[in-house]
Amino acid sequence: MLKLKDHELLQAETRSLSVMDHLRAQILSGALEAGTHLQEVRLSESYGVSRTPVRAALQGLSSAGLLDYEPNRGYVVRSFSLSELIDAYEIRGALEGLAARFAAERGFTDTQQSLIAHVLQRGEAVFHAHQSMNEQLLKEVEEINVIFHSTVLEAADNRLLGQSIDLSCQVPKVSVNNIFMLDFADLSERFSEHHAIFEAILARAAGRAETIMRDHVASVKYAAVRALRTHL
Amino acid sequence: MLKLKDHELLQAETRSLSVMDHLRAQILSGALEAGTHLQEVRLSESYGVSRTPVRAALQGLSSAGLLDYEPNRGYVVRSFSLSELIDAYEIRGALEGLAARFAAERGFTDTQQSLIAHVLQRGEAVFHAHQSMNEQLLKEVEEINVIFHSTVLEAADNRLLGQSIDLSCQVPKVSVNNIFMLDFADLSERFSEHHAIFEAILARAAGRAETIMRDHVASVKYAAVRALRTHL
DNA sequence: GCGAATATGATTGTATACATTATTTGCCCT
DNA sequence: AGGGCAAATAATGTATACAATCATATTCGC
Repeated sequence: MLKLKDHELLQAETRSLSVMDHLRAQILSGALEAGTHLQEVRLSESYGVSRTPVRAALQGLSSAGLLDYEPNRGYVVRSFSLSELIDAYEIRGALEGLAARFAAERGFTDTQQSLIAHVLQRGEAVFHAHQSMNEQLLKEVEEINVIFHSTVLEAADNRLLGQSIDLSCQVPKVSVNNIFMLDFADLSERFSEHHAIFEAILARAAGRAETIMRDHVASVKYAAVRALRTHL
Repeated sequence: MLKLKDHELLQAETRSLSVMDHLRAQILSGALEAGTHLQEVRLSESYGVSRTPVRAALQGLSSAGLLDYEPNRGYVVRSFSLSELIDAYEIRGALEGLAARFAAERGFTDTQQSLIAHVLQRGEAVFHAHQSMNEQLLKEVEEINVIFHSTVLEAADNRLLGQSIDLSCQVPKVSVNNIFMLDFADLSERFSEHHAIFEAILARAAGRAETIMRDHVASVKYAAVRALRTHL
């Protein structure tokens, strides 16, 4: 049985949000196993809050697709099959492809363009500094990766798209920052694709930007599947 | 000011779900204008329930993207610009395209195949019976349309995909059953595309199925944009 | 001994009272 | 008269008590 006592909540604007954030992290990290029945009183006791914010958190996570809900029966941590995980990458690829397309059609703002140019340059430096896999390199590249994708999404300028991508990123191991499973060669290759995407968007080549981005995510998918197949 | 008294709730499994269903319908139908601040006490009084189920409903609709939420400030009916609406079609197209791809890769079950074959045949009959736009024809085709798309989605067999498509369908006027804006020629043409999609899936031609489906939704988009441009 | 109906416990759904935060109003001061 | 502070008002956030539903165990009938 899982120990849930003495959780410390990073204080968000409300207790509901704090609990939600913590529970989400627990689920995505795998600390809460799939199939676990989350009981309101239990959680409220361990978090030291009443059932009300707990219920709110559970509802939110259920809407986000991380929990299954049945009326009068409560919430259960959802399980994701390997095929669902692979599909999630496919979906994220299609959506991020669309984001690249929109970005190309609409163009970057000056700040967005210089931000991406900056992180790509920073990436070059990092890859030259470290010639093999490395704790610090991974962390650096992870940050660069997040900034790149989120800036493209920002340039796409569409909330629904961001929301949809969020959904697919909340599938365990599909998130943008889950690149730990790539080896050095993969990482370097995936990074170089960012350059191609950036240039396609700058050239306002919408179709090309979409295709490259979609393939880019697909490449990460292949690496992830390889890693999961051997790791499990 | 909007009159909200004496709502009748179709009873769902819980009051929360009833309120959510009703509010969703009100928003999608446009009865609740964008920008409207939804106050909990007000709603609870008009629905004759306490604030608790109202809050639950508001949270759910917020997660679904229909309401904007800010802590300690409440919920506001979200507004959709024309460009967001157009993008939503694009997103739905990409996702439904993916659904067609998955369906082609995985194949129909016998019941799914015969169900679609049946509704397509039924559609043929309907189009032969009515040679022009018509109340009954519209209703019939609408039902056929919903069955077709939901069955393809079912064959795609992926919850995340369904969830994502749901998201884009909850943008006002983007839903699968919003085909009222098409004229007879459009309707007939769009319907014939269903045949092509069906055959591509049966032939297990994943790429072709995806392309046709995406174009199919794009065609609806063009018609919708035309209608909205002239209608507004 | 087996099955169905029922009683009991546990869990979720709802109502309501209270706490906290935001907004508004009006007063005071400059 | 205008700006800013402060009290009052109204909204949301939270806690808790109660009601309804579900799961389990027990008993009664056959």
